[in-house]
Amino acid sequence: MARENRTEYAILGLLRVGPRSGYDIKKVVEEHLSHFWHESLSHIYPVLHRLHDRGWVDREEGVRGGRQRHEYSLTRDGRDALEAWLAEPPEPQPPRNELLLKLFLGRHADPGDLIRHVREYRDRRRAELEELEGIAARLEEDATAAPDYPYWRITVSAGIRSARAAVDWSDEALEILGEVES
Amino acid sequence: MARENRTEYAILGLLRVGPRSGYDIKKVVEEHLSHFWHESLSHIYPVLHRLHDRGWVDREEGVRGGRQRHEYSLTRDGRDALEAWLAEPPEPQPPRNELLLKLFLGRHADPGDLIRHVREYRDRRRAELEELEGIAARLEEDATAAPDYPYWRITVSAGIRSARAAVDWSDEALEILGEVES
DNA sequence: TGAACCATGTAAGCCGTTACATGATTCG
DNA sequence: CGAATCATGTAACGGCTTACATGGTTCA
Repeated sequence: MARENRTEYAILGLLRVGPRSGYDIKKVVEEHLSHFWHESLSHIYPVLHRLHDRGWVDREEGVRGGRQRHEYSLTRDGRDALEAWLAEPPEPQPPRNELLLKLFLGRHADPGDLIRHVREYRDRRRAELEELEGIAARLEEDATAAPDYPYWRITVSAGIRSARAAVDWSDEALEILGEVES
Repeated sequence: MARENRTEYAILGLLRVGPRSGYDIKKVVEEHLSHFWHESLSHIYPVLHRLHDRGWVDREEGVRGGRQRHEYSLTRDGRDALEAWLAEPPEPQPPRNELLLKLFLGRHADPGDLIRHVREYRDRRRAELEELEGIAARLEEDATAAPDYPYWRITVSAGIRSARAAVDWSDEALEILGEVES
């Protein structure tokens, strides 16, 4: 089952909650899944068409505020496909970490550049960490009763732990690189 | 500078150390970069040809043990290109974590399946952690004097911290999922 | 002698991105 | 009135994977 289109299942998953337009899907991904998932709008539309052709989603053409708007909803087949996918173990993604590659080849680079790369990375991950901690706090405050709560908590925790490890590692790397430079 | 071929620079980087064949490159990636990088052999060959056409590598056709063998080495231009790439900040990869997506949609999945997914993941990351700790120990033992030592140490540490965080998170997730199930 | 490894490649094709194209509405 | 947002798409194409193809060598 390699080489499958993960966008299809991400879309199916979001439609599982309720009917949405392509534009909506993009916004949900950005607002709620952004720390572990990404979709580009131009890819969502053709996938939605394909899903429709396959009978996994229904399409309702409509208008909202004078603008055209196509709302998609899961069909029975779509729900089955989603559930089958959920039951399958996710296949591990082959890693490709550009920062680590550059660091691995660090001897042939300018130490100052490497330090800059790591600092940028650390700042990004630190910002992410703070954002996630805010999300976690809000989740604890007003969503503990939601049926999705345990699942959301798990994904937020993954982000927090990953970001924290990244920040700590960056500090260590910066220390080592500082010694190299001097 | 988006949409660039990272395989090109990975190859350039490995050739920086010394001349190698495509097959060699694949083996080096597997043996030394596997916890943060991946290349497939079928992709290496055409990229090598392209690099050759561009004048970034030289190609020496030869034979080793009766088998044909093409050895590539960096040209001056290739070295310059590599160094320019190393100086550029790595662009952050848009995240796509399938396991987290499935967990996020966990309410619509079978809890037992999710537990199995996380366990598999944890086992994989735990094995990785142990392997990396072994590598770290060996590095400390017999490579502290190598010029590459600080850089290798940094990348190994990244792997260890990431794997450790992943294992810890998995345990937490398993606990939460256990409560959900019962 | 057959499996594992060494060694190089081509072809097909999917996934996803970037760039391009269009047009309405809202709001400062 | 212009920028931001809502809203939907197509075209081109690059990156990488999978499958396929070939053939020599080593070693149990």
